[in-house]
Amino acid sequence: MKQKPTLKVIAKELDVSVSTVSKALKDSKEIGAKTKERVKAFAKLYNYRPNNIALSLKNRKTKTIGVIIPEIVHHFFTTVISGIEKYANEQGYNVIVGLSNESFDKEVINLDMLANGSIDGFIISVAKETLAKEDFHHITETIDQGVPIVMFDRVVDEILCDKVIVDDVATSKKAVQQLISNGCKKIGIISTKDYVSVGRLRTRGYLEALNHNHIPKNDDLILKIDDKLNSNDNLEQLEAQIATFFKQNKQLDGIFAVNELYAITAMKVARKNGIQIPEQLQVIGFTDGVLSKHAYPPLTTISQHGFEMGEDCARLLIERLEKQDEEDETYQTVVVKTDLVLRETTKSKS
Amino acid sequence: MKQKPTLKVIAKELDVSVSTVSKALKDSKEIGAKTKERVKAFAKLYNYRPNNIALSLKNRKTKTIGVIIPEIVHHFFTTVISGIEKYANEQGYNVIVGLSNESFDKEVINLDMLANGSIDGFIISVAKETLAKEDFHHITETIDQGVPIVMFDRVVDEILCDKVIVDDVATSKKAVQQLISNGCKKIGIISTKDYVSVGRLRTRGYLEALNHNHIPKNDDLILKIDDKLNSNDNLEQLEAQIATFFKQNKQLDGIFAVNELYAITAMKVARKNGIQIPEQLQVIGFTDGVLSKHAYPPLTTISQHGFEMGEDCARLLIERLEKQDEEDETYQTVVVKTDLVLRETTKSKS
DNA sequence: TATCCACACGAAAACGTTTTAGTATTTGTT
DNA sequence: AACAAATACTAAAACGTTTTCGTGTGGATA
Repeated sequence: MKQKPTLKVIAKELDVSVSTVSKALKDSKEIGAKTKERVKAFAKLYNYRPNNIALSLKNRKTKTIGVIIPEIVHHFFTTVISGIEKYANEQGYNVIVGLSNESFDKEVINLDMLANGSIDGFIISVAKETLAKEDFHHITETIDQGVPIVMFDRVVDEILCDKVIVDDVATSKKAVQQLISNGCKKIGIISTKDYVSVGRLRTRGYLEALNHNHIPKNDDLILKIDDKLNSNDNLEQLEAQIATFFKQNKQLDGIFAVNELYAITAMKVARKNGIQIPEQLQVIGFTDGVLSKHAYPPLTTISQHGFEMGEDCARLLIERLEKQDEEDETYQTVVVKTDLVLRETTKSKS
Repeated sequence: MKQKPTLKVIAKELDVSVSTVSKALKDSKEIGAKTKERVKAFAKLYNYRPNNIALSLKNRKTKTIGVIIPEIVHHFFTTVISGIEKYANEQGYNVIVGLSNESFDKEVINLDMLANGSIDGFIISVAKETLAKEDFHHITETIDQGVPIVMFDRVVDEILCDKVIVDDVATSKKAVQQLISNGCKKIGIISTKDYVSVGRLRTRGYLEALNHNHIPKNDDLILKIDDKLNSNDNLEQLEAQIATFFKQNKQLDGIFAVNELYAITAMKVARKNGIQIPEQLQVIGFTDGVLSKHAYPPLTTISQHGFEMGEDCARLLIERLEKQDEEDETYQTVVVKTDLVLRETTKSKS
């Protein structure tokens, strides 16, 4: 293991000054041709790479962005990360990820660990526990300190920053409308507790669709799953809740689930009850992931285009970073479009 | 947006020297009690956080580790990342991720972007294209420059470094033995091309199991999928290859697939052909992910314990980093245990 | 009163860069 | 030949820390 060469050692070795080396390497016209050649040759030989940390310190920017998400073993979030990575890398940025595991404390710690010069800005999807507590001081403080934040998916309205979301209400309305158009008379929704913004909004969309079709609201048909945990840590509990939901609501012929896992689990319960999909029960899930695609039968879903969301997040953040001097306090909210991906858990319109 | 306070501004504000402030904040006994109090109060008031970049430069270590994987939209890899994150965070390290997208060039670029002082060490799973090219100069050069690397899952034997793997051969043998014990007579394997180490090794385990049971090798029963791409970019092609494989091998009653996706796709093809699982065909997949768990019927798989693999990777790397002065050139290969998770695509032994 | 030591603090170097502001030396101009 | 200007380079500061080595003050001791 040889020591990594620095400007200083190159300078000493070639008996010139550090500044000469620096300038030679960037082809400054201040430096003579033969010196340039000597320096470049030497640098190439010893595979000199400018130390990024020193550059970060000097420039007061690190060219890395911090992404904080509730969990990473989750198709939607990884898709978003892919989009972030792609755009960020194209712009010469690195991505550092922190996981909150849906925990408020870990979210705070993660923010703390990075908001000390390590990163230039954050992209964040808020933990469920944080949403439930409604304590956002760590986020606002970070913004106040001059570190820009972009929120996606799970956003909080009160905080002023750039946001990337889907139109949850309209999209959900569209999905439920599809069920209605397909002949469903008794449609249930499997949602989250209301503190999760997306769950709340998707429930609203469900209700709007019913209302628009003059179907009376029935609270029994609204199941709000209580899980503050990771998606996979309480599967049996989830299944049990859905099973009792089915038991209490015979004759269900349509299910709208606010995420893929709920939809898949609903299908599992239905199968155990001998209910035919889509003949007796049609199902639509929000979020189009691997589970939906490979489910049996393949699940009709709403695609959120996570990759594009990620790209948008990164674009918003980097644009703000690069013109940080201008200090405009106008924030954007990008609404990315959704698509209804018709597969085999819904009847094809005839 | 107020400016982040530095030692210098605190010093000026309190009319003491920078070193005094620094020492006061770390409770040095060199500093008088009332000065300490003044400094600490001021620091707390303005929420002073030491600049991490400056520390990194001074200490010549960044306390962050780079993880480079082929893709992130993939259950196994994200599970490993979770394990890495957990251990790393506990040790005060951050994790920065780079995606190679199975591309050699992107792998090189990613290594380059980070091996310039940005990170202290790498954890890497090699891209398929790199494995196919057998060009590992970027990896060896990085190691030569004194940046330690830990490889996992897709490792390359020729490179000396710490590694975390599963015993692919023995595990695969065990899985195939299970199929044989369950009464399978004609067992096919769906594997990858041989340049992917894990595919090669798992195929070897398959053959060893057959051999051990005096079942003659039949090359027709060995399907080596040719995909250099991401797992989800060529699904139809994958399905087509498996379909012809089924067509060419009637009477198959057992399938061992070297990953989850191949197994799931095989089940899909079987279903289209009206083959009952597990009655007519038993299936075991390598890698226990969400797909397997939520498949219908739930898939019998081999669990690789990705989370523990991640923890082991991080532990190996950080241990090496923390005693980097000692420079021991003895590398470890940790073999993490696997489990056969019996679900419903295999007959329960009676 | 002279010496010593503890105490409380400051100066400066170092980490590896970039950049501004010089400074010699050579070249060109009249 | 004298001076201006171009050329080729160097010195030093700066980014924000930590840490080593001083240093000046005061009180205690002899």
